[in-house]
Amino acid sequence: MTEELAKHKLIQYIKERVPISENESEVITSYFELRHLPKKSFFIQEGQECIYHGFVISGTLRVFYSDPKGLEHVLYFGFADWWVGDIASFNTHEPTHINVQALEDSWILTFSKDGIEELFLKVPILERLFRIMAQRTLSVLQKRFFLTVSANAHDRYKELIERHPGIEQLVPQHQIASYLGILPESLSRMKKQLLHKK
Amino acid sequence: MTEELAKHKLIQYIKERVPISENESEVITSYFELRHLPKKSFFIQEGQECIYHGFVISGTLRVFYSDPKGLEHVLYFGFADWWVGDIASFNTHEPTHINVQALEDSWILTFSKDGIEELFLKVPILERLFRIMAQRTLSVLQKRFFLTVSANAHDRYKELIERHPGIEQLVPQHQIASYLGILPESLSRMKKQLLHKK
DNA sequence: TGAAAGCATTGACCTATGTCAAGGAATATA
DNA sequence: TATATTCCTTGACATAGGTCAATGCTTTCA
Repeated sequence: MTEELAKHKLIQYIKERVPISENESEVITSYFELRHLPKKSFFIQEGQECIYHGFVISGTLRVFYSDPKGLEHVLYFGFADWWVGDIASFNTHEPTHINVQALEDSWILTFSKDGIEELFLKVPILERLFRIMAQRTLSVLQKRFFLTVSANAHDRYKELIERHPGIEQLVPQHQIASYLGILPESLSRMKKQLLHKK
Repeated sequence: MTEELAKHKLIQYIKERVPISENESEVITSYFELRHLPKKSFFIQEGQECIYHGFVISGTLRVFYSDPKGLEHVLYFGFADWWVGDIASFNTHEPTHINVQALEDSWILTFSKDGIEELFLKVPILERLFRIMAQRTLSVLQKRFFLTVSANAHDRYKELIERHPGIEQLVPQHQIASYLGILPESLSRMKKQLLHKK
């Protein structure tokens, strides 16, 4: 992975969403830094102040929360073209409660809190991009929330598989259980039941 | 409630968040309309395309989702200074899945999809306001999600009461149960247990 | 290549919360 | 003020998913 290729991917992503000039592209990329995340390494860890945000170029990350009992709850998996970070901590400067970890060797482009504020002044249309992104993310999370409170684990599993075919090849099963909000034992039993029903 | 007072409240709200000129205030308020919602009436109903958004001036609303079994799940209660609407449907033009209903006589200021897009061009700093609002909402929903998946109904109830003292005087108990993701029977039993433990 | 660590599966049992049904209290409406 | 709704409580029972423990299968890495 080269810096140049990564930045090209970022600009592609942005150009599909808001119009920017060649000059603005230059300015934008100057605020991003390429970072390699070896498998199992953390981009963000709970307890830290989260002053960086990342745009996934390649690889797979998991974004999760460790509850007081020590159980981990996956909020989402980050693949190419996704953003990872904690907006809450990013804005309030308080320590974050989430973790972002690479499930395999990954590459991300990062920007800092101070950087993006400066960049918003230089390229104001990014304010629009980030509004739209936040609103999209909000819609997605709202849907996830409603599914979590209204459907059982069985149906949530089917929904995930349909929405994301092939995810079982990318992510270990206990991480999928964590995403679904159940224990690995329960997922294992569920899959057995599904086989018998067919 | 007068139109003038309502619009004054809106401008106050905005001025606490981003700088705007007197002239911009005028422009902004011209895009909003005051609307009275009698108790039990709906501002938004599932199945409709959701082209309006509302800013609550007074009263109490509930924002909820009806699942396929017919159970209702409250996403949040809207009090003064809150926004109500469905960003997903607002953006995609698809029919919304949520409902917004007045729990008591309420007043809201509404704006339309087309209106806000025009307004963003005239007062670009609103783009920033809406980005910040969307990001805040996202943080709040993320926290609610993690609480829902990691704490039992008992602890979720205590968290709600602490975060929102007096809510039990404002909202009927079965609505609170719906917010917590349990049935009214379960909440009733829980409260009995809490009394015995003291 | 072989030990260690991590992962998936299975079993027996447990618990929080749902389900269904009934009666009583509170609130709204005529 | 009477009556109809809606809301709250309680009971008996059901069930999805959690808990704990054991076993074998992979993957990792020295």
